[in-house]
Amino acid sequence: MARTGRNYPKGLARREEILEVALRIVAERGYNAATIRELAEAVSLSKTGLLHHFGTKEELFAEILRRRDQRDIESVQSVGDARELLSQILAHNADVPGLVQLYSRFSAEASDPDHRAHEYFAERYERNRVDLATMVRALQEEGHVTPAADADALGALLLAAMDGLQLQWLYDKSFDMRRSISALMSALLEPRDAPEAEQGA
Amino acid sequence: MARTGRNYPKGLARREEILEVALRIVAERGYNAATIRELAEAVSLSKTGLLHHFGTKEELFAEILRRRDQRDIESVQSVGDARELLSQILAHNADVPGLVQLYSRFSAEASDPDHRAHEYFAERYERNRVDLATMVRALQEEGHVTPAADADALGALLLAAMDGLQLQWLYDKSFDMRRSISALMSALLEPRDAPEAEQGA
DNA sequence: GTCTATACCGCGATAGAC
DNA sequence: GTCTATCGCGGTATAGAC
Repeated sequence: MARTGRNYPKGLARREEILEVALRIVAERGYNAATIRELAEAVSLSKTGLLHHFGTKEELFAEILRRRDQRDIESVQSVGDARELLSQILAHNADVPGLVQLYSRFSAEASDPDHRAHEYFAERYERNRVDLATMVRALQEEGHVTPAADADALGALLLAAMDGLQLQWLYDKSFDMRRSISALMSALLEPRDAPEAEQGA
Repeated sequence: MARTGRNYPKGLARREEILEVALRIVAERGYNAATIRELAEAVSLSKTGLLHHFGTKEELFAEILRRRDQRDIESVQSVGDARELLSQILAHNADVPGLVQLYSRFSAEASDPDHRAHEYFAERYERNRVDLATMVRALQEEGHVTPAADADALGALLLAAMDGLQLQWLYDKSFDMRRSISALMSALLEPRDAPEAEQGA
């Protein structure tokens, strides 16, 4: 049902418009305000008219998050320094509180095995854990992180820290997420490779 | 409205019964199934009959989480080793997936400033950050953690890691939360004080 | 104080007409 | 591809019985 019209110009344009408006509404009025009725009204459609394009509310939100991930992955390519990678993602996310709220709430809701987006997040977590563990291993091979460290466990920890810090930030926008992730990276990286370890960077 | 009858035996007994049943339903059938109608039926009350005791669904859940916090705080007193503290909390939580699910989803929902439990969580995060930072400072004074570390930033990080690891665990119950928190503690603690640092503990 | 009945609102989703 | 109509559900508010 969500597949309808993905190959027709009119339908594609509508989908883009809906995704854009949905994100704007979440950002401006919060996740709760982003109901099907509200979104439909904002793009001058009926409820069912909107559902025609995405099938369910969950698929619509999942599509928004998929695109964010895609953007993050692309931006990651341009970041050479592993130390700065997570910090830069947090910095970018701090500019789009609506997306952060959507991600945090949606990922918590979808922890229910019956949720339509459950598999999406389960796979996303698994994949990100592997990717981050790979990053830790690379740092180990380069001598920046002690070989004694458990790379897999630290990969999962980095992912957990990102999620947890963003949740705290949602409760207090003055909370400095980057400072905490920076303190963590300082602890992980060998002193000899990061002698002048500041937090604010 | 939620204050009613907190001093009368019958009302007190009902409140206890409701809290107990609510937790059981969340554990057995998930957060989504824990609706007012469902809970009321389980304790043989009408919807409004149940609401009489807690005023709103949010207050009921907040009360459950307040009690968990209280238990955690008390159990903390008996744990001397800071290294084992968070690991033990995770171990205990792994025995009550319903509570973890309730906490994760409820805390994400309440990130909305208009949510009834928003202030509760905002204060809880602030307090826990301070407490964990204090713990880090104590470790610094004892020489277990380098004085160069940012205690406040690490306090927030530890809290974030706890939340994030539990969310990942909700998606994959075979995920080892303690292994990640243990790897983090190994990185934070000076090698000379934790020479035989295993992960599985 | 404890509790029931009722009536209401907004939500997501579906069926079927156009 | 879009609409109207309708459904079931969760949460809330009020009146009033015991």
